[in-house]
Parts: sequence; structure tokens; C-alpha cells
Amino acid sequence: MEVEGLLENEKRETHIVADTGQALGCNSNEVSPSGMPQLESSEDSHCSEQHNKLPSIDEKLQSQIPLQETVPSGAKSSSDDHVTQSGRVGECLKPLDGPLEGGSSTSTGCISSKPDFSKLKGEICLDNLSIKELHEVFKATFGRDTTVKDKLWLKRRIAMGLTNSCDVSATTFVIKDNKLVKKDNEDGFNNVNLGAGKEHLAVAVEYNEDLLNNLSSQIDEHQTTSEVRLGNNVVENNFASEDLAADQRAAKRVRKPTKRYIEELSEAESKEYSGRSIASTKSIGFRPLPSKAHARPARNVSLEGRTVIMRLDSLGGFGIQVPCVYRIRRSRPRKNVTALLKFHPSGMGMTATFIKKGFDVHGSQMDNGSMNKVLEAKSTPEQAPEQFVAESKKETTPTDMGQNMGLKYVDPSGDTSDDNVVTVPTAKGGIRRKHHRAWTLSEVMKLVEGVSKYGAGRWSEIKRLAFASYSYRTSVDLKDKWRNLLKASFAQTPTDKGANSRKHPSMPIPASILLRVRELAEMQAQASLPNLSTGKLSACGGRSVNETRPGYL
DNA sequence: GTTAGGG
DNA sequence: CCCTAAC
Repeated sequence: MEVEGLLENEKRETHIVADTGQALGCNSNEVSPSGMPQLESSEDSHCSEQHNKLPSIDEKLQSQIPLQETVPSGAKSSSDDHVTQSGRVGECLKPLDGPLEGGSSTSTGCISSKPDFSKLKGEICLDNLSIKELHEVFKATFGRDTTVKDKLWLKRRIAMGLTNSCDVSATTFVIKDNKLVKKDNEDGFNNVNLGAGKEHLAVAVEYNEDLLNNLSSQIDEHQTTSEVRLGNNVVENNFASEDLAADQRAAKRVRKPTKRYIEELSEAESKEYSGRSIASTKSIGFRPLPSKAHARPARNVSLEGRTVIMRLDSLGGFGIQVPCVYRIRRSRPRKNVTALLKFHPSGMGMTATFIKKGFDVHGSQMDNGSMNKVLEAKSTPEQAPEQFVAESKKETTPTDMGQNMGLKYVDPSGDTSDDNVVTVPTAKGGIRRKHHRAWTLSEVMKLVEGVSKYGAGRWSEIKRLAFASYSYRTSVDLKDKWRNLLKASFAQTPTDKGANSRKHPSMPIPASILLRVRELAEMQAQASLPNLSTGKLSACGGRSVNETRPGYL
């Protein structure tokens, strides 16, 4: 099952990254602006599973994947793979706080940086090269990386570059001595080229990326979990030796930006959480890179994370990369992670799609401000205060509070989705919810019920037990609401049973509920006061104080 | 991490 | 709702 999920992931990811643009120069381990929303997929559920398996998978990788240098020497045999790799592992973990080129001979393995000019020697049969190899050749030819995934394009481009001619056959891409060769006997060339080139390609990159992914995962613990890690898993390790697998893996690897990166981005913008979703190509280029990131060659493209959508706008073969990082929500740390995970697949997916649309329209010109608007426009409707309106109406006439309170009311709209809650930055840099989520009658009833059950003051308990389905209500919220209820209940004439006799039309709380609140309040007050008023009694009676609360059950 | 209170 | 002192 796990494998299935991974395979599916692979397929999907391949599609997603299919049109990845040029990522040259955008490479850094930590602040990589990459990543992609993985929400569109219906397979998000795999994330968590895969994530859990990561460590072991990595271990497998270490032992199974023949890592090869992508460096000029290029002829390393797999015999020393394990050695190099193990050394590399340690090194690759350092990027965040130290120089990558630690002087060790293996350091270059982390990122294939230099073009392998050896690839240009002799005859080159581009037809048989994988994308990855084509990229290598491309790099060797032009001295720069490309992330274009179009084989034909790559072949033509390379052929043109090598032959220094625009007259390139559309079907045959065998080059020898800088001249296009019409190959009649394909077999010979194929074998040679394939055998020689492929093994030196980016497996190391892949592996390192995984390490980085793990790192980043640890770093940004705040990220919403599921979508984040979706792509970070390496499953195909069993097939690592296969060129195709390696190519595909490399192609789809997109690393997600770290928390720090996101925050760096956000600093310059409006504080709205959605604001960080966008990083223009410009910002990427200028964003401060940690340590030696600058030295990194463009090869890192394949290292790019998954949190960013790389859109490639093809303009005459020139790729414009539009990374798209978005943050779903920034609000109080949520404790109900389950609810969050449950919700994301759908909600996030929609958001991601929406963002994509936005990009199509605005392109790289879109700044964070506009992104904010986009996100806001998107998320606001989903907050749907309306649903509560309807709900309130439905329950506005609770006849017998006693019965109602006893019932375990299930709020139809009581879904746990508190995502898409728009927050606004506060002066102090904090954030607060932009919209109040009006307390519905059912919520109030639940609150009252909870207080009656567990006692006022045990808010966390009430929240956990009675408000399990209302993830957006924090214990503080409950406390505040109760406070307000109390105030309201006592402000109003207790004896006035008229349901509509409330002072303020804006207060839809039925008198019956207020009455109940008042009763509870008095009971609780009595429960806590005895120490003073009947101190002697309680002192003599022993545990009466402790038993007062449970008594309300 | 919770709770209570003030803002 | 936010903020924060006090647990």
C-alpha cells in the first residue's frame, strides 16, 4: 500500500513538475523558494504514512543507491559509492550552518556543480539520453543549467549548440565532432552513450535532496504537516540504479521552503499570512542566501523543494520561474492537529488551484499584495458566517432548556474547519483573527452544557470534551464567552422569562439560556464560596468542596 | 500548557 | 478577540 501511494505520487508529481521552469541561480538549501502545493491531489493521505517511513527509507537509500559524482571525472565506479556517500551524508547535513565545500573530495557530490564536459566527447546520441542526461549535456554545452523538461527542445537546443547551427534535424540527434550525424545504426551508439553517461547523473543530488528535505521538515515544524511532506519521500530507492527512475525522481523533486524562508519573505510584506505565498523571481534572486549557497550551481534545480510551484512561461525558450509559496494559515498554534490534517486536502487544494489561476493572470508581476487579495477573496467566502445564521434561526426557539442542555447536540455546521480564517497583523507584529466567528446558539448551548458538566474554569477540559468538533474555539474563547454570558445573564432581569426581552437586539441569546447560565453561575459561586461563608462546615465536613463540582454532573 | 482578567 | 500575568 505504501508503495502504491508512492508510485502514485510519483506519477502525479511528474506531471506537476513537467513544465518546471528554469531554476538557475535560485538554489540554496535552506531558503529554497521552491515547493508546491500538493493539495490538488487526492492522494494527500499518503503523506503522513510516507513521512513516517522517511528515516528508514533514507537508510535504504544510503545503502542501496549507488551514488556517483556528477563531476568531471565522471568515471568513478560504483565501488566507492558507499564510501563517498557516507561521507557525503555528513556533509550534506551541514549546509544550513556551515560551508558545503568542506574540502573533502566528496563535497562536490552534494550538488553537481560543474558541467561534465566529458559528455561532449565523441559521439553523442541525444535520442537515447534521459532528461537528466540531456540536462547534463546541456550544461556541458552551454555552461548553464536548464530545467526544461522537453526532450525534443533539449535535444534540439543541444544539437544546435554543439553544431553551432540552427539547421538541426528534428528527428536525429547524433552528434559527432560538432557535426550532426545521420545515424543509420542506432544500436551501437545507444549502448555506448547510455552506459557511459547515465550512472553519473544526479543520484547524489537526489539523495542529498532528501536529506535536505528532512532537515527542512525539522526546521519548519510550524508548517502544516501533510502537504508539506508529500513530495519529500523517496520510495523508489529500490530502482535507484535505473536511469529512468533517477531521472524522474530528480525531475519531480521540489523542495519546500523552510519556515525561515517564508518568514524572511513575509518580513518585507504586509503581514498577512497569505502574503508570503508569493515570491517573485526577483525576490528569489536577491533573497539572502545562507552560507555558501551562492556557490551552488544551478544544478540545484532538482533540489528545489515542493512548496513552490515553478511555472515556466516559455517565451522563446526562455524560462521564467514563478515560485509559489503559500501559507494556509497563521494563527494560534492549533492543538487539534487531526482536524487540521483532515481539512487540508480539500481546502488547500482549492486554494492552490486558485493561486495558480492567479498566476496565470498576473504572472510574475503579481506582488504579495495582490496575492493577499487573492487569498483573501478565496478564503473569505468559505468562512461562511451565513451557515451559522441559518443554524441560529433553526435553534432560536429552544423550548426546554433542561432537555436541550442534556442532549448531545450535533451542530451540522460544526465542522472543524477553521482554516481559511483571515487574520490581520497587529501593531505588535502579532496576528489576530480578522473576522469574528459569531457564537452560534448551538455553541453557546454546548458551552453551557460543558460548564454544567465540568464546571466553569475547566475550559481546556470543556473544549476537549464538549468542543471537540469546534476546533476554532479555544479554551480562552470559551472562557471569554462564558464571561460574556455571565455578564449578560446577570444584566438581565432573572425573572424576566420573555425570550425577546433582551436589552440589545444584537444579543440573540435566548433568555432561557441566560437563565441557565445564571443558575450555573450561582451554583458555581456557591460551590466555591463555602470556604468562606460556611467555612466551618466545609472544614468539618472535609471534602465537601471537592465534591461540589462533580455534583453538577 | 491553562486560567483569569484587563483591554 | 487579544494579551499577558500568574500559575
